[in-house]
Amino acid sequence: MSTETHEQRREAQRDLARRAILDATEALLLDDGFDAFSIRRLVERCGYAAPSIYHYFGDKDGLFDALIEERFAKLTAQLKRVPRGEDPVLYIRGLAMAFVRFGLKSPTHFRLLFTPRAGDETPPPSGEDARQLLEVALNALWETGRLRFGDPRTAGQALSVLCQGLVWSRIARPDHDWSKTLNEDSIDALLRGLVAPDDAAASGAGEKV
Amino acid sequence: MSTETHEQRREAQRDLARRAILDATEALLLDDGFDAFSIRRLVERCGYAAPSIYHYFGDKDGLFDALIEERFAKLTAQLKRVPRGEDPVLYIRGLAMAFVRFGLKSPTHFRLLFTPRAGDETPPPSGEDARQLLEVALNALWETGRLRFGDPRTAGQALSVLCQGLVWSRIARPDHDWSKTLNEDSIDALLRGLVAPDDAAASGAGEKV
DNA sequence: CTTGCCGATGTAACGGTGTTACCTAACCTG
DNA sequence: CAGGTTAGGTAACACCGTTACATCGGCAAG
Repeated sequence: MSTETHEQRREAQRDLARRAILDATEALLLDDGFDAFSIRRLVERCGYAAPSIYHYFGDKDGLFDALIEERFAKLTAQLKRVPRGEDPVLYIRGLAMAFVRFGLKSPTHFRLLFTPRAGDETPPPSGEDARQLLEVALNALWETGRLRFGDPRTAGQALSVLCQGLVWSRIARPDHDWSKTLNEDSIDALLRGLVAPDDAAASGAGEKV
Repeated sequence: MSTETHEQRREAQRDLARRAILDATEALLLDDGFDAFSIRRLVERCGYAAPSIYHYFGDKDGLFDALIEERFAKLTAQLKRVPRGEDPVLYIRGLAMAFVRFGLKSPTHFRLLFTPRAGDETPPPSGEDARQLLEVALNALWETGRLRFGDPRTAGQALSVLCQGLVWSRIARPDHDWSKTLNEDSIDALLRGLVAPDDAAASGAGEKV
């Protein structure tokens, strides 16, 4: 009994330390940018010594993974706040725009989430939730029969690829003279190409190839 | 006179050293990947000592920049080999596909060319040639009046953004279960959305709003 | 109460990185 | 032949991620 409360207390302490380290990581990342980050500067900032960080996160990548997990959760939350509405196309458009907004608002986070991991295997973090959101939206659209593809998965990948491209390109060349309407226009164009116009919906509604 | 030939000889020597270093850089990059690259391993491999590299290229970034310049030239050459044909839409499609093929064939190079530069200013290398190729193609399309946008620049950016997204996404998640037809399908979809169908060409041909 | 264990933390080091201060040797120019 | 410019090497600096090792703390069992 006293055992358990003690275990709990220790766990609380653990979480506290992890939180402090993660917060310092995030702050340092946002203040000085992705490339300026280093464990040693983190150590200076968070008060803990280096081995503590390795104790809790095992690795620099492990540390980043923990942060990535949190940020992906935030992204998913942000996407879930997009109103579903009636028109699945508009909903999908909303999701795409929200994703791009997220990426452009904090490029540092975006880079953290979407840079190719080095040589290590750990395939995806839990960014799957966000992806799944888009997937169900496209399945809904598919149900209406207005999708011009054999499968909604391809359409979803096309859209998410475009969105990632939008963010990446702007991060890579922030000073380029980007079209002001690029986000809306490109997403709308792709959607126009993916989705049959409304009046054609009825004709294609049943025949799933 | 003997002066000049000597200057030439020295320059030749210079170029020889630069070539050797650049070749070793490229080989090391291709053999061991982007993340495993280091000046010291390059030094081991190319025979020259570290200061020589700094003498010739000033910087690790300078070294990469020199390589980038060359690879961009190669990319542009590859794009120029795309047959122009009669239909500007098909030509543009060909350009896009060629770009994606280039990126997927050697992800290491693609990463070298398109990763966001660190904090340094040097905005773009000479990747402009490739971009310009797409630009003129879209201007040609614009001339036909089939473009659905106010300006061809936006359309070009949309397309290049999609292509970069295609490559980036696959590099970032090579093991993901990507749709086999994603490249063609997404490019075609975007083009469908950008371009009015052929029969509508005449009606919009003159009014460049 | 003592002994022992285990987890949290710190000190100091190891090997690797980009970079540079300094020296040397070669070469053309005067 | 003297002198400056240049290519090249040796050795160091400062930083990086990481880890052996020591220390201290608190709880459990004896």
